[in-house]
Amino acid sequence: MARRIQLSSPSPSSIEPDDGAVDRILGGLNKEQRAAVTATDGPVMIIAGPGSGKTRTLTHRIAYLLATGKARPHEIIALTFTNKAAREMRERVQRLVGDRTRGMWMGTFHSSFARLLRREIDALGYSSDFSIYDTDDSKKIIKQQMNRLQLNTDEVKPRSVQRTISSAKNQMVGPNEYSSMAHGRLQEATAKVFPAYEAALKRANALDFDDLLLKPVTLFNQEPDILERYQERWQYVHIDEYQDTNHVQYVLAKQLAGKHKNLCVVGDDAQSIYAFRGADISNILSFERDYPGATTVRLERNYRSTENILQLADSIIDQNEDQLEKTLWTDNDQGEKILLTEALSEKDEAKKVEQKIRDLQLREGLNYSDFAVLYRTNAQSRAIEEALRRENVPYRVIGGVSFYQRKEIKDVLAYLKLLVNPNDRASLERVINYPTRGIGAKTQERLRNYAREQSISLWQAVEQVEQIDTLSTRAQNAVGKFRFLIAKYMGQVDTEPVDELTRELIQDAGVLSELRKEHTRENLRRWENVQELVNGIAEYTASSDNATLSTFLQEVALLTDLDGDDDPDQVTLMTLHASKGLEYPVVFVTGLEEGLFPLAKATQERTELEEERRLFYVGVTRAEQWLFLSWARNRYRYGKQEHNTRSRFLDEIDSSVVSTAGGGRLRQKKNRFSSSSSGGTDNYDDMDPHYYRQNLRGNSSKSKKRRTTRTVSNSSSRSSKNSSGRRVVYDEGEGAIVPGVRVEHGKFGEGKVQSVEGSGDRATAVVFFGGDIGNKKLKLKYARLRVIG
DNA sequence: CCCTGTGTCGTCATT
DNA sequence: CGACACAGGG
Repeated sequence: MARRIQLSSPSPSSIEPDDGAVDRILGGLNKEQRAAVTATDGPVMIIAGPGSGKTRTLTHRIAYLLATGKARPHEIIALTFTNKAAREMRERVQRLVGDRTRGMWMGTFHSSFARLLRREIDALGYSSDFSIYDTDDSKKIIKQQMNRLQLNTDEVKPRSVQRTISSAKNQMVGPNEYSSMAHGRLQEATAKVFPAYEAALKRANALDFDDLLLKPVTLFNQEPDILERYQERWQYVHIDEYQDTNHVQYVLAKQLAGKHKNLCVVGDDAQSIYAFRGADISNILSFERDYPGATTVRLERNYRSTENILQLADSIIDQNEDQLEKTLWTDNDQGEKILLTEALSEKDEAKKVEQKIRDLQLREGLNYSDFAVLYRTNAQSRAIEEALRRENVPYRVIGGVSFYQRKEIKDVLAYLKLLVNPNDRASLERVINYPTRGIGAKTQERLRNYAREQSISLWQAVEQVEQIDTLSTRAQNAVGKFRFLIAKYMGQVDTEPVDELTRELIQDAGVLSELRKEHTRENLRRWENVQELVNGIAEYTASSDNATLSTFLQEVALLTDLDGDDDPDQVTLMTLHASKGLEYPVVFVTGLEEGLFPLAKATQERTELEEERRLFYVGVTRAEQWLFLSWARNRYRYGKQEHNTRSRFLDEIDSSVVSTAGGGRLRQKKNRFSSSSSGGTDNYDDMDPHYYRQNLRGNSSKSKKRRTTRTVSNSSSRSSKNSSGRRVVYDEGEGAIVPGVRVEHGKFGEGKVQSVEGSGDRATAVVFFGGDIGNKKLKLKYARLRVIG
């Protein structure tokens, strides 16, 4: 993970042109691409279809600036949307101009501006050690604030409020402005929470994802000097995937390029698939109006796909009303027809995909890494994974639950965040009783109350726990021990090497022993993940002198996954969204069913349906040689079997380039979903989850009860197997409770002690009772066991 | 105070 | 199905 974290180093002083490199850079480009690369004065917009060398053009432009000496590395900033795109772009530029790239800023919007804030945020009254809150942290804070404001979290869900606040921030609507225009239950609740949420973040010295973009705008507005410094510094601003910028990003671009106007953006309106998170397609549609005198270059030649694939893609996007004029063409071969497969179930679909992969791999001599399987939702990966695993086809899944979102990783990171930023309340609450150390919900509530009454932070309340008289001595002691633990390592943050500090801390805090307590596969994996994190920290801190724990935590908050081994021979599984910008010789687009793709929710509004369609377009244009489409008649969703009809998209496509698995041609229904209102209702009931829930509610509870009875005995017998712990004597006066002795219990009768764990109040014993009771885990403090022999 | 079992609920895509 | 909240017993 450390590899991708780049820190600035001084640019080389020499900016002599490198003519050889310039030739190399312009050499492989077509006329249009070359025009885009060399138009270095003034705003440029590159409108480009899929497979047209979009990113290539951008990287060559940057390399061109460097090679000609028009710009020094630190005068360039390039912004992308994913870490992967940034990394690839940097590698490509490096390949072209070598270490002339040092000092160049190239990264995602979020990480670039987090980095900027680290340097400048004290002007806004934050400290540079700010924590970055992810969506879960934000949700937690919002929920707390809602409780405080006595808003009913059943009526209005914290998650909805969080989304609403987030989109307000993305449109640069502040709490005040928001409350004046709020109407409806959700918006009114949001209006109340919004200011409280902002205040809570401020108190915690924390920024959420949206703040990472919003605060720089505020900063630039508030401190024109700072803005001018950066405008001066970055002579050249580049933005990839411009169609996905939201309003804040748009404003930031405008601010940064405000002086030199050397803004170069690349985008394809037909690939805009992030409107749901505030991407504003009008940013690209109105570029020429916003930047008068802009050079617009259209890249319409496709180098990637076969004629057939392109024709199919064309027939998809033609259905959309909103789009810029653009005609894609290619010189590539016609290629094979696109194969459409109808499957009985998602298992059947997965099997057919797997068979096709092995078949093609053998017949065409392809590598596994030449294949990509795409789907609409992450949950769909499961069936595919199972099928591939069964036949030992190597694969990797992109996205899903990423490394940094794993609980065990977030726990360790929370400890570290707390050390750096003790005001970070979300992190404090996360770890204060993990692993359990006797600071339960009640104690925490009392701490919170005290903090509020005294207007101090929660950590300060922890620091002065002895003064909190609502707490029992026992609770005070527990909190005191925790305070000692944290304070000890806080003192070492600046002196001790970070990886060693982390290792000692998680040992000391009991995180490691917590993970090793039960030897399950899951725990072993968690333990390994934590070790991996520590390794990552070591690697990171070794990479540079400026790499502190604080910067590590900020960088890591913005990464979604480990930087995997780049190119092992594996099939790639990912969502359609994640596939943007990538290409593969063979692509499967799966799950083409009404209700799934397009999603049922997206079929009401034309704009949403068009976004789904663009997503389909993105998917099929990833393919170079072979493209497979499939759908399944039956599919498990929400734990229930669902019957589906095939996607309307399949009725829209150009059937002349499609063949079906049976060998026949694709028979399409025209105008299945006419634009008139109640078009699709006849099979709507089939796919609406609420319909199911209502109908199934009747007998579900009964069957569940029966199932749980069995679970009880299962789980207690499992715990007996695992409790091979140390033998701890618990003296109840009448005799020691140790493994082997016979005891009597008020309810369960006579039994035999199997094992004992823990000590003092926390001691527990596993006792085997006769009959159908079996093993029971008993807390000695409550169970009042009497030793009888 | 902590754990376990039981019931509920929602589900998309990302930094 | 799986994540989560909550109640109640240990």
